Amino acid sequence: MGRAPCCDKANVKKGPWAPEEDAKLKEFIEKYGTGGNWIALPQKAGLKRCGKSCRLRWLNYLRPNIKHGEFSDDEDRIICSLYANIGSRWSIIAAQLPGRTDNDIKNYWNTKLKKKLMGMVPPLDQRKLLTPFSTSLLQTTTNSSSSSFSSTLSQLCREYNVYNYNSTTSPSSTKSLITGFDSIASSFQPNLMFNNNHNNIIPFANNHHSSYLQSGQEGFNLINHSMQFYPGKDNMLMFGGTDQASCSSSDGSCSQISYGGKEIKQEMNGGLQGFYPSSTNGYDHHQQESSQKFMLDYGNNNNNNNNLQFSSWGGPHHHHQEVQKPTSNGFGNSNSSNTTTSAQLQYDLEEVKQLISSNPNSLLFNDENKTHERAPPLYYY
DNA sequence: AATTTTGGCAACCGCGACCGT
DNA sequence: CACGGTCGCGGTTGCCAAAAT
Repeated sequence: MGRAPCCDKANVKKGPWAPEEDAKLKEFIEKYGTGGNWIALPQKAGLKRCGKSCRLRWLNYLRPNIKHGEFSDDEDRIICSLYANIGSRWSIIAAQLPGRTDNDIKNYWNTKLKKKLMGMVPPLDQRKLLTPFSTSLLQTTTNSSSSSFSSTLSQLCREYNVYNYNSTTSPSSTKSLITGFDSIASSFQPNLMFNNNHNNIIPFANNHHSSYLQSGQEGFNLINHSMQFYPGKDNMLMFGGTDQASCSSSDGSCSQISYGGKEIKQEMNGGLQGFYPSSTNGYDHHQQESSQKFMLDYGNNNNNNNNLQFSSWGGPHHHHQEVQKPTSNGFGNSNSSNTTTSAQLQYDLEEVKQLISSNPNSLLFNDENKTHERAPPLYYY
């Protein structure tokens, strides 16, 4: 026995909505609301439509403050970040972009953004010119079939130093690129780090926790200075202009995924020693040539604020938490970043390679890992 | 200019999760 | 706890317009 239809299929209209239908639906909902029952709504509103169709029309088109038209670079960034972290969970992604609907974002991704990103993957012969960081990763990626987009995206992200941290292991070495994350990892696994010079948010997500690291003036950057593509400023992945306002959730306009802010604070306080502050904004093209070192950078530091600012949303109010930047870099070097203009520190290639290759499998860049659980509850502020 | 192909987008559909009884 | 109704998500379809041939 099949499932009972949600409405009388024979007597409902399908296809594009007429302006009169739109007006009817809009008027009804503005007057009476949805009543929490979409199935019954069309009849009450005098519409020969399925309740689901009404719901969709309202959510995707008629409800107030729907944003149509071009997506901004910041929106691109957020979509890419989240897609890389959580896959095609469009409703969650949409929740981070006020005025955008999941359908909109899904269509945008499928028709434009995906292609845009694909176009950024350098040709194979050029990839060989990339850093050892990249090439070491490519050893695990180029030989395998890249038939699915997710693997291509995964590769793309790797090449652009979009850093997928998938560690459940304890730090093997203090000279670890990911030392700073190791103590965070158990509850808090950053899977992607985009340039964060412009108050962008950096999403973090794993199966258990989702939150955002948000920068003020400060932020993380993981920079590969030998990257030969899109080297604007110190962006890892550029989407054009950089001056637009980003979707900063601190203005309350965005909904946020809320989990475990306390945990983040505790863990972050103890776990940042692997990161290096830098007040430089520079992209050192000369370093492209050597291609043997890697750098972590706190980003576009035009001030001497030596704190990283984290925002977490663990309850009805969100809290900004400030975490001290490390004063030691964990590599045996002292860090005098407070006043320097450039405290870029470099990492031994082999160590990086080792670390990366010990983590060959990306958890969340792979659609196969997508859970079919319903999205976690979102808290709107 | 006519036809075909492609791209973009709105809408549909099926299914799993949620919720009330 | 079980069940049925409803919601919401994400994949897919289909239409239309623009671009290409």
